[in-house]
Amino acid sequence: MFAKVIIDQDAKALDREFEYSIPDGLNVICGQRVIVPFGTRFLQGFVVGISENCSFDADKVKPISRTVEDFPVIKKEMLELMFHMADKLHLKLASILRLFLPSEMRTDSVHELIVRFCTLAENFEMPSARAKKQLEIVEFLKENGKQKFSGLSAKFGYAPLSALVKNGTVLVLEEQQNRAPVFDEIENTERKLTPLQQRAVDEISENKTYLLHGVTGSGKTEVYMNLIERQLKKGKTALMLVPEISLTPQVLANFKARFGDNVALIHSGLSAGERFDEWRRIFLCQARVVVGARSAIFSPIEDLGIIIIDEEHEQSYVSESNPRYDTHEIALFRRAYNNCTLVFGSATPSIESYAKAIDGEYQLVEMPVRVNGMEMPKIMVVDMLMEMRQGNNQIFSIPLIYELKNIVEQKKQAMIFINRRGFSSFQRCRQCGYVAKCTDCDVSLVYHRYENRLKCHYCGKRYRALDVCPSCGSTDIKQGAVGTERVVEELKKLFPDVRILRMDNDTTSQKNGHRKILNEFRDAKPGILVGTQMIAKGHDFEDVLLVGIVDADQSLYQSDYRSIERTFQLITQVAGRAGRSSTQGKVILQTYSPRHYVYRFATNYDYKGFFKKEANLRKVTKFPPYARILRILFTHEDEKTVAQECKTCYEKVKAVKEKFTKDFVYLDVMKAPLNKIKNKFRYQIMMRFTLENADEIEKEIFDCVDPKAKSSVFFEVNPNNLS
DNA sequence: AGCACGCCGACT
DNA sequence: GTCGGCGTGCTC
Repeated sequence: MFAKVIIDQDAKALDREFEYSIPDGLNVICGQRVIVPFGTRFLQGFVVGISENCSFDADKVKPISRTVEDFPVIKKEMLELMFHMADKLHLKLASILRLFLPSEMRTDSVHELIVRFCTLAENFEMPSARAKKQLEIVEFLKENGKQKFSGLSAKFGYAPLSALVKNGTVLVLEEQQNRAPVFDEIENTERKLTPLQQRAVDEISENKTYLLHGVTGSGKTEVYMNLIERQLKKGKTALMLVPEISLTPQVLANFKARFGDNVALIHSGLSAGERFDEWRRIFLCQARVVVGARSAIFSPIEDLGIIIIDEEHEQSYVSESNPRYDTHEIALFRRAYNNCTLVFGSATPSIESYAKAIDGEYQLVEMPVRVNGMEMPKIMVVDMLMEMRQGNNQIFSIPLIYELKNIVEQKKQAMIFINRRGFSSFQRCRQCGYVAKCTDCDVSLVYHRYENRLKCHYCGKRYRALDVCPSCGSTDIKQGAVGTERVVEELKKLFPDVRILRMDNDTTSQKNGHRKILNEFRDAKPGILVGTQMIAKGHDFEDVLLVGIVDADQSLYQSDYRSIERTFQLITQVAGRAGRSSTQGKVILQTYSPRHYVYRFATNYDYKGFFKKEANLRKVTKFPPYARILRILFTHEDEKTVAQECKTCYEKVKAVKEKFTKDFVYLDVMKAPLNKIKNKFRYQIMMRFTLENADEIEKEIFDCVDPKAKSSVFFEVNPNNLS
């Protein structure tokens, strides 16, 4: 018998199956991890197929050395998912498999499960005095004894070492390292539903895909819990995903309280060991409910009865680095495989999902009113151009300051939303226009006043702040658009006695940073919480009666096609923080384009109206979901190499365009908007085509990339972010 | 990704 | 003869 094996190495050249013979007496099944001889080394691999015969040269086939565990770590469903993802997303097989396992199961040490050691032979001859390196090696071995082969060859060079091995001075011995994880032996907070919630639960009754559109505060979580319970009663399991930032301790505690030991939680706060333990509980079917962030979609859970994706529109469901994938797609695959129910839930569904619901591809379930019957907070739009004309050049408008004063007097709370961390977006010299940029990335640096540093938000590199322009020597340096730090500073000037807290990536990076800030805010009355997106999620504070959106346009001016949709979602989300109790809250929204339709719909909480307008616009201009955008990104340290390889690919893509000329809306090659990140140059091919032949076109485009290209190549379908 | 192998130039 | 550097090609 023979096995098809995928070598666990993330290299383009190894991204295929290798065939091995299965030695007699060794029981090997699909999905098992094995150790195989590969070239001169022994590597870990995954068995993805077993067959009677072998398509490779019979005398060149090597036998599998051994298995790592005696059961398959990759279950059948996940194997199929791997092939599906490789085919659809053009990802490397090994990198997909790595998504399915906790990192403990593939630490660095796994590479060398069989390690070669070197020792001196008993009666060896000293190398000639000329062979300096060889002498060094012998000396080193004399003094330090047994050494790893790889270590020695790295230290002294491969050539002299292999010379010594050849003439018998140095002996090589192989030792097996065993680090297979040890597996254990296999072995309520209910609330009454409102009629509206009950109706939603009743409607979601089949093995189909649903879009649950429920306004903020409509009690979707309770619906989810009921749906999960129903599946558990049927003996099935459940998988529920929430965005990473809403995986707060309270949310987790709720699930624990309701489902007890049945729940496995997977989130970034877990230590490596904890994560592994949770994974194992799921694998062994000891946990029947999985709650987690994006990556939990790959949990090895069996008998799935329902998959729930809450806040379906969240960007964080799309992985934007390394193996790029969209959780929606994976969920759809698993739904089909398990023939189970899938629920996408949101107060502001993505245009894509809502369009599918309208088309009948998803079943639409609506929850149009809040549980407590409260109205949504009033949103007041403030025209910042007007403010300027009236002589107010401050960050805050007169109405916002007025409302803040009210809050302070009443000893209540406010949240100020500004989606940019740091102090200001950049520093620019007024004399010559110089803007500080990162040396490794093609982006301008952000000024952080607290540290008095310039920081690159892409690679994290720090620089000294500018007081003198390095280009012309002028000291006239201008601050760019405001960030959280700046807002806090201005607020402190206005309200010196009020507790003002800041919550963003910089203040929450330490352990429990989130909780500390939120706890502190809870007791701060009056108090103001300034923050980025983070403050928009999930935490309900009764006394927050005012939300200020400092610069609503910010997300609007990003050049990708989803920016308007994102702005709508953000406003609705942030507004939902105000007036969670009996008093109706207020929202002040500052903008330079008050007439933009997004604000008209958002202030009326008119999702359907917004959808119609936005969907129509995309239909007319041929953008997703009514067309497909495909971007091929090339990256490499050497700019000439990337540019060349990208160009070559582009020529081939042009040929495809000729073939499908009526489908293509757009095609071009260019430097990526961020030409350099972490010292790697970036070039891209962008194209847009209609849906009719989209899958076929995509297949042909995949073949345009030379598999031998040195650059790393990434395919992105309908990318969120075009940097 | 590693690693073997081969070729070249430098130094002895 | 010895060593280091680097490019190329292969791994079932």
